[in-house]
Amino acid sequence: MSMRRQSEEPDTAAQVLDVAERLVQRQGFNGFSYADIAAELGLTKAALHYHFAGKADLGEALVARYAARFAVALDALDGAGADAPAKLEGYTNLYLDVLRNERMCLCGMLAAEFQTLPAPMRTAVVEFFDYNERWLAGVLEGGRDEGAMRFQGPPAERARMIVGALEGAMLVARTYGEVARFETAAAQLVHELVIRTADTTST
Amino acid sequence: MSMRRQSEEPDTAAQVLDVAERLVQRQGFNGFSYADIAAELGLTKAALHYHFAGKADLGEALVARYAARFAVALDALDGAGADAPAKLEGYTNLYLDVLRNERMCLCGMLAAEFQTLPAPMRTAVVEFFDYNERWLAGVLEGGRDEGAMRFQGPPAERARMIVGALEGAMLVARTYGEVARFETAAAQLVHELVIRTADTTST
DNA sequence: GTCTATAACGAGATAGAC
DNA sequence: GTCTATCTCGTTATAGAC
Repeated sequence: MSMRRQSEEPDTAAQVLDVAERLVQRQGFNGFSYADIAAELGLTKAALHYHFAGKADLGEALVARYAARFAVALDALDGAGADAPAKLEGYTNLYLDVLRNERMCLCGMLAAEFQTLPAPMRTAVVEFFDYNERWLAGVLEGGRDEGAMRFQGPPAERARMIVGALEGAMLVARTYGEVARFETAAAQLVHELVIRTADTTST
Repeated sequence: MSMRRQSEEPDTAAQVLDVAERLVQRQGFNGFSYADIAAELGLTKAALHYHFAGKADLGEALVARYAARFAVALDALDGAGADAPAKLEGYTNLYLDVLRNERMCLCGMLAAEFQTLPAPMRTAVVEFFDYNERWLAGVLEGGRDEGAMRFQGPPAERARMIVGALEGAMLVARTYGEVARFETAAAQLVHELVIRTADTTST
């Protein structure tokens, strides 16, 4: 059921989200306009308002889709049957992929603009961080139990520190246009708590 | 020479910078307008343009003053004759003071909006990070030499990671309105490399 | 130094035709 | 779904009086 069209599906709403997402991640929610999206897609502003009544609605949809995609990626890491250190590295690679596209984490960007965001967007941003921290805390706890990781304090606090550190590393690395800045920072955060055995990891 | 007025000095330019600084740190450079500042100071927008011809000029002055103030604070930490761990703690306290005022680091905020900033502001923001990283790298190197700190890799890389981590911790903590989130993150970053002896530090 | 007045533009948004 | 046309408001900025 419903496997229409082999190709060329317009799906304007999704295209709008794609363009808007990139604009927010690069310039911020207050740094782009409906006119920017319309121009890029060859539409009018009015057409955008058909799909997303207001900028606030667009923003909500943006965070929801981003969070959902992140959740899928984290599930994939869980499902791969990898050990805790591999999951942690996979997690940092999610951030790395974003940065390689010359973007900031969507929710990291929105965190900066937090005070100017409509309430529903604020809620969604906080939930994104909550979700990430919970997932990562689980990984850290598992890693500690497996004897593959060592760190002081509760897993939840360590998870919070790491999430914040990765967001900040992206933020600063982007101003230099140097992905390597993020990579060395992430490597330090990982190596700080992963117990190195024979060390089969790639450099 | 020039010690006029015991009190009540208008010094409008400085007042404008004060208000603008707070607005940028809370709402971003793209999140406030001349009208906001004018309203708060009981002036007109035109009066602001007399002191700062355009928003770009205001932005440059903002970063310059902020960086200068930070430089003074770091000099003070150096001059106090404290050891490396104390300097590091003093450094994290600079960030903590900002966060307690419900603000983001000015340059961390501008880093998020980097792509939309005029070139002179971009340059100044990068220089702020350069300066911070150099100073902190010096502290870390000194701490290692003193035998008070232990960490892997070059001090410069460690310094970069810490600066980014503190910026990110502020960014996220602010969305929760929980200063404690920053404090526990900063404590982890410090404890990770400070060699604890008798441990005279306060909790 | 600060004001009034206004220009010039871009933003988010809506009505109604196609 | 997308368009044209329009509205209203906010934004940066300037000219010129006081």
